[in-house]
Parts: sequence; C-alpha cells; structure tokens
Amino acid sequence: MVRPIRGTHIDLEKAIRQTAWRQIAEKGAAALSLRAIARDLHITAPAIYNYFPSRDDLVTALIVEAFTALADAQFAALEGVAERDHAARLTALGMAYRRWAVTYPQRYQLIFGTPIPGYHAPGEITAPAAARSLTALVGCLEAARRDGKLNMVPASHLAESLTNQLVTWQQAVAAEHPYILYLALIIWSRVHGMVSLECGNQYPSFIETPEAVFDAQVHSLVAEYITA
Amino acid sequence: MVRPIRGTHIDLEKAIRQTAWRQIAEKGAAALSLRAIARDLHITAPAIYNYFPSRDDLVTALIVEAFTALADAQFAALEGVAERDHAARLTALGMAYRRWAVTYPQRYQLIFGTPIPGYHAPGEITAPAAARSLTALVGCLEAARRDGKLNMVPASHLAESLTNQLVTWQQAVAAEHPYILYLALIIWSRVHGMVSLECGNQYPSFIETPEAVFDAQVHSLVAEYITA
DNA sequence: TGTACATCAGTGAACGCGCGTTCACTGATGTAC
DNA sequence: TGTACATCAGTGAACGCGCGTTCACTGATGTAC
Repeated sequence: MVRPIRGTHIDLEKAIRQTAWRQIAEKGAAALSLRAIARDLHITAPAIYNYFPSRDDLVTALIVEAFTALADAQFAALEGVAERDHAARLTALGMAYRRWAVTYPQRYQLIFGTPIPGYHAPGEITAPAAARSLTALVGCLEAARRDGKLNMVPASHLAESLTNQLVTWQQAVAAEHPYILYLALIIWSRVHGMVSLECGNQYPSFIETPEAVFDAQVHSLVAEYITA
Repeated sequence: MVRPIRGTHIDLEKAIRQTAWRQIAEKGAAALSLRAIARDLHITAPAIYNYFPSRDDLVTALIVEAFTALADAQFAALEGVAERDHAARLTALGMAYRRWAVTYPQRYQLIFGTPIPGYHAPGEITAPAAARSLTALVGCLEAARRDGKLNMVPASHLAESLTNQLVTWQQAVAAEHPYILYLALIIWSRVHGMVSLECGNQYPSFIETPEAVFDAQVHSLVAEYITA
C-alpha cells in the first residue's frame, strides 16, 4: 500500500510503536499482535521485521518506553516546586505518579501488571529504565534528609535481617542512608497499591472518586515522613 | 481415552478445574486454553463442553473459586486468635493474605491482576465472592471499634467529597461507621501494594526477603490503627 | 543531462501452529420389561 | 435372569480464525558514470 520512500525508516518505526500503544490501550497488553499492528498501518506484517527483529523485541522497546515516560513524568512533576519544600515535592511526585497511571492504565499494567504470556523481559535492558522511574523519589527523600526534614522509621519496627540487608546494600552503592531506599520502597508500594487497584477497577463500588482516597492517603503519607 | 462411567461427571469437572489451575500456575492466566487442559487430561476438547458452556464460564468459575479460597484463608487465619486481641487478629489477617498470595501467585494475579484479553467477568457472579474476601477485615475492624481500640482517622485528612460518599454508603448498608469501610480499603490497599509487587517480582534487587518488609509494614500498620 | 545500476523497504504467498466451537457419532451404562 | 432400549459422556473430524515468522520477489529511490 504505502510505497517505500527513502528516509521513511524512522517514521514507520515510530508509527509501529504508536499503533502498538493504541492497541494495548484498546485490547490490553496480552493481546498485542504484529499482524494487527500491520493491519492498522495498512502494511503487511513482515514489514515490521525491518524495524523489530521479533515481537518480543517490540514488547521490550515498549516497556522501556513506558518506564522512561513514567520517569520523565516524575521529574517533570518537580519542576516549579520549591527545592526546599520537601512535602510539596513528595506530594507532587505522588500525584504525578497516579496521573500518569490513570492516563495510560494499559502502559502501567504493561510494566507493573501480569507479565505477557511467553514473554520474558531481558533484565539488562529493562532494569535500568525501571530503576530510573524511582530515582526522583529517592532524590526527594535524600534532599529532605539532608535538610533534616525526614522522619526516620524507628528501627524497632524492622526485623534485624532486613536492617542487615539494607546496610549491606547501602555500603555497596554508597547510598546516603540505608533507610532512604527502604522508605522509597515503602512509599512506592503504598502508592502502587492504590494506583493498581484504581487502574484495575478493583475499588469497591462505594468509592466513586478514587482520586479523593488517593489524595487523602498521599497527604497522610507525606505527613508521616516529612517534618513540617 | 477414558471411557465414560456413570457418576464420573462431578469428578471430571473437578479435574478440569484442577488442571486449569496447574496450567495457570505454569503459564499464567492469559495462556489458559481448553485444548491444553483437554490434552493434559487425555480427553478431547469438546468433552469440556459437558461441564462448562464456554471458556469464559470456566474462567468465571476459577475466579469465584480463587476469591472463595482467599476468603476462606482469611477466616481460617482468625481461628485460635483471641477475640479481643484486635492487633493480633489484624496481623494474622495480613500475614494470611500475603501467605495465600505468594503460595498461589497466579491465582492472585487472576483475580487482582491484568484482566484476560477478551474476557469480561460477569459482575453479578464474581462481585459477591470478591466482597466476601474482604469481610474478615471489615469484621475485625468493627470488633476493634466496638471495644474502643480503633484509632479513627482524623477527618481533616479527608476531602469533603470523600466523607460524603462514605456517609451515603454507610446509610445505604447500615454499616456501623463510615470510616470502617474506608479504613478497610486503605489497609487492603497497603497490603495489596506490597503483595502485588512481590508476586510480580517487582521488588528492587536489594530486598532479598520481601517477607521482612511486609512484616515490618504490617506491624507499623497495626500500630497505626489499633490502640494497644 | 541521461542512463545504468545497486539499494533495500515493503510485498504476497506460504509454513505450521494453536485456538474455541459445532456436529453427528458411538458405545458403555443403567433400566424396564 | 435375559433382553431390548434409552441415556448421555466423550469422540473425532471439521469449521474458520489469527498468530509469528520465512522467503523470494519487486519496484521506487538515490547515485555514479
């Protein structure tokens, strides 16, 4: 259908990814199919092999793209927020996280939901992208701690084995403080819990505005960990 | 292969479900296939239609079964725990929830993860089963409140719109107190956040024992909401 | 400027596969006489 | 007790479908003379 034009290469590669996202949004990530993408683009399926060696490589590219977009949204959320207002920054991160997820629920489920059958992500490619999506949060917590505004978790709550793990890892990466990583994980987990329930339409029916629940919880979370 | 024997009906229906669970455990819920089940059972695929009118009906039965098993695990966790020891009861519920999920991660993802492509759950069948999986938690919170041991969330944290929703729903179902339902949702959300990250292998690599993180968070959660 | 040529993105046919579902059937079973 | 019969769980062939992937090809493009 579309006659080849020199220099189109890049554009069609982009079009393939865009169409893949549209189909993921409509049918879910597990239903992603090269032939369906080709159909939408009015090209034949083998043409896609000029851009992605296999279906799995396309999926990997999409996963990296999604992680990158989420990370970008996190960093963008901090723009314009006062550097020292750690409560506002943490709140902004939480809101931006949910905003991104509910805007692109299928992208969120692609990276954090049930894996696609038969697909195994190459960790060496996806892991760095995944890690970057949490660096904004870690940076925010580190800044708060430097300002003495971070409430540290009482060590009594933590099992000794966990504390040991954290200390070991802190030494390995020369992190500022072991609890920063632990806190980031805890906060991410709480945010993820609400967001994944909302994206999966798992909220009980009596909650009409999941956003209100989320906002309330983020406020309570920020109040718990950031000193006013 | 298997010659029909009168009275086998019930057994094969059970065998189909069991085989389905085994395959879900091995390949994931999205890869569930009637033909693969038949192959495993050494029967032909159309034989399954004597027990389930279609693939979707089988999936629905599995979802209900999973919710029921989770609910049963919740109630079983309370057995032997002192009725008035609300902190211990809440802790037991949290531990049992995670235990069930990590024991049957694919079942957990079937009911709380990304929906199967092309499958739409009939809410009138799955919703009651889903609701029952949370009733143990609600009962536990109500008992604590009756004993005056439940820390109520300061209303200042809650947006007015959310409070209105809760009050409306409380009147509709004659719940003891609107915040009970809200608290149950919040607690569930926090537990689900950690459990779904663990089941999806999403924990960062520096956490070697997700159980330790979970236990610490459950303790902190119980301490937050239950008065000693 | 005109022509011959190499490039290479996209084509179309074909491969083998697994899927859900339908249909007429078969043959062991339990039952009624 | 023996025989004819109705039941119905499971069979096997077939349907139409979509999938990922391969392969030899084509034909517009840009380039070199």
